[in-house]
Amino acid sequence: MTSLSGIFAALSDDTRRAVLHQLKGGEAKVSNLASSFDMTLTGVSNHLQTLKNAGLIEIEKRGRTRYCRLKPHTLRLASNWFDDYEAFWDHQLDRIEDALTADKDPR
Amino acid sequence: MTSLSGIFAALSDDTRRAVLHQLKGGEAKVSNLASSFDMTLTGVSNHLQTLKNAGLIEIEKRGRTRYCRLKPHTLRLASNWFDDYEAFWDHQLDRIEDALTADKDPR
DNA sequence: CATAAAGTCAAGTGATCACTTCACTAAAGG
DNA sequence: CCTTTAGTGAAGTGATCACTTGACTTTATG
Repeated sequence: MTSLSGIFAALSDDTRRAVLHQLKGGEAKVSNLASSFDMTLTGVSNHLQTLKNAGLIEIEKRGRTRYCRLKPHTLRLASNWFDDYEAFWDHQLDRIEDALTADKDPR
Repeated sequence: MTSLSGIFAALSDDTRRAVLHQLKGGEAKVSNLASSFDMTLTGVSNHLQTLKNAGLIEIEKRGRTRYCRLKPHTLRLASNWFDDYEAFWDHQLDRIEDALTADKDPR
């Protein structure tokens, strides 16, 4: 389940975005991540499963601890969705510029 | 309610992303958008309210019809959230290169 | 071996979601 | 004025969500 809908749904939660933010600093233990939040370990674990299902992180077990790591590829995939719109908003700016130009020099 | 969470939540639905896609072609009537989906007009109207609350579109009433338009600024806001991670995923590529080099010449 | 540490799993709860139907308002057109 | 068109509002339903507690599994440590 690495659909766009799944990715955006995973990103639509403050806790989960905060986890991703923390993982920018490198891999982290589940319990370590959990200590940042006012929530049970189980609660955080649920969020991590959501992120994993969305393909945004991977969880590796070493000994009795789990280490979480970002999967940048999926982030990129989501980010790419906006590319089409970038073109659009540049267009908008152009039109605003055109309008300003037209106002300044209306002949 | 133009929070990142609200924006991503709004984007986490196929129907709503399809609406945004259609609006890239310019403004459109509610009923016009609705005709594309196998759903009641009320259903589509709900989705449009969600997009509006997220700040992703605006709805203007002219006569008895409503016209929907993209709000590129909000799209951009969401897009910008990924910028931090772009730096990270470039970094990852570097580390992979480093690892490859290390493997080749490990002494 | 006994205990602690790291975490998941299962089940339950209240909230929110997507979608529907039915009733309603507001603007045009005959 | 009467009807149609365009759409929203309210209420209800089944599904999913965020979070909890309590029991369980696995690995390390005294």
